[in-house]
Amino acid sequence: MSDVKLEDIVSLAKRRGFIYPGSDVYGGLAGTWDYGPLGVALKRNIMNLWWKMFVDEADNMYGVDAAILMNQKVWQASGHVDTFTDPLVECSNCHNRFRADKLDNPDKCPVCGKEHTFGEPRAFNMMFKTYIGPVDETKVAGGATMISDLNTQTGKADSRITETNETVKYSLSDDTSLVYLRPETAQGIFTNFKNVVDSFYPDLPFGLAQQGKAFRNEISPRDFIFRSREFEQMEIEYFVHPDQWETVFEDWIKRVHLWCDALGLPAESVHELEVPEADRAHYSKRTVDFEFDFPIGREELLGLAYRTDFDLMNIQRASGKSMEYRPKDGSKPFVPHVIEPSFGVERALMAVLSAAYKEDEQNGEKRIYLALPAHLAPVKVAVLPLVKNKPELVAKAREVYDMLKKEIGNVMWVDTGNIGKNYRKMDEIGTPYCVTVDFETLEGDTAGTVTVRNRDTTEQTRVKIEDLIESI
RNA sequence: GCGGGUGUAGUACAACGGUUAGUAUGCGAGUUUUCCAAACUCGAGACGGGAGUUCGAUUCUCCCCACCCGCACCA
Repeated sequence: MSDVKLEDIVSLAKRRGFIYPGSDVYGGLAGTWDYGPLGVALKRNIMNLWWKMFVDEADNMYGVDAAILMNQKVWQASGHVDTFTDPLVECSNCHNRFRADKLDNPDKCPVCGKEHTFGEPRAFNMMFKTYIGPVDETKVAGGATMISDLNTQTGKADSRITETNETVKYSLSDDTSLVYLRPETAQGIFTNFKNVVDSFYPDLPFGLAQQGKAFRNEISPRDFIFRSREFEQMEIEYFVHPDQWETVFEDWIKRVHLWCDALGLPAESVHELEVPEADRAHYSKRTVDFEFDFPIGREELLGLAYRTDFDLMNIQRASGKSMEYRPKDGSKPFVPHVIEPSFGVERALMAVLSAAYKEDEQNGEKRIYLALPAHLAPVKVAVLPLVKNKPELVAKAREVYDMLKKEIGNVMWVDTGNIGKNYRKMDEIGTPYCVTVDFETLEGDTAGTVTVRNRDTTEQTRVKIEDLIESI
């Protein structure tokens, strides 16, 4: 358990422009979070680092980017539709849940035997729905409530309008169909397996990587960005010969640890959890969860699962198309098996913030700083004039700023308040280096030098302007 | 979804059935300032929404909305 309090991180995130509650001006929307200037920079740095490590610098790894809206058949084949569209009622006495349409006596609980303990039936489906095609709006006008269900026979959305207590049945236009926002990005990779193999001919083993949004209608999103209704995943499906999976799995465990190191997460805060069979998805023969000591406790940071050929076989069955891979050496074709490392962007971000959040004392006052790895920091260098009412000093600082901005990019100009205040401000957003232009920069033996302040130690060193880039 | 709690400025708090809703901090501008949240001046900024009671509601009542905490859920 981390000794950082989540509320401190939430407060800092909002105060300094990292992360805000979604739809904040209207009172919020549970389960959604918006990213401000610094948050988006940090998040992108994390995502770019991931892409660099797992795609650009890795062998046999390629990217894909599938659409968020996908054919319903994807979710029927994957099992998401069947498992999660049932109308369920819950017994208020024993809390068991039942299919409302399968009960012999709709007023009596078959487990505890109590009567009239059921609430309204609810569809326990975590997928968000929307429509493709025209919906006849005149039919739903007048404040009526439209309830739509998936008709798995026709693949169309059957809808009915409820007005007062009457139910009116009607059909949507023929080219209207219900679609889901993807609840995971993985299926977007599996559905493109055949396309990639046919058009790109990668050698097996190879991996397909994807980053993108996924949506789950969580009953109760909690714990800041840890569990939200809209979130971003970074997933890899690594395709292997079935005989290879065990060694490849072990290899991926090592690669995941390298990733955690690159995020600056202390090794002692990252834990492998061998998921026992009873808790694994039915298709998985091995799953290792990587947990992190978050402020909310030890929770899952990312998962590594051996999914066998479950997904490709489902697609093969549902689409009628072969998912076999034909080795170039002419050996026997086979449907590859899959190792899936699955990363949550927000969880990585929350882990990074938790690990980086530090407090210490400066002159008897509390100092808060984010000890972010320099390659993740939203602002890498800040340039500050020591005082702002000496034009020649400000002009020189501006010169240094322009030079660094051109070379490094994420450089910030800071000249409000006084120098100490600005250092504290930069500490809070995790800027690793502050470059200060002072009077010694302008004249004497020290002309052409500036001070570089280290965020973590607050120590300063004096360096020549031309050596600045190498020293940070 | 159930139970409980809470909604006043970016944040943390205050007050009040009745003039212009106050304080701190933060924020912006300026003066000043030769290295770690100094000082001074000025400025912007809030009663979640809707009904009701009342001469009058930010305050009381009800409804809605949102958030928080527990439980449950988490393929």
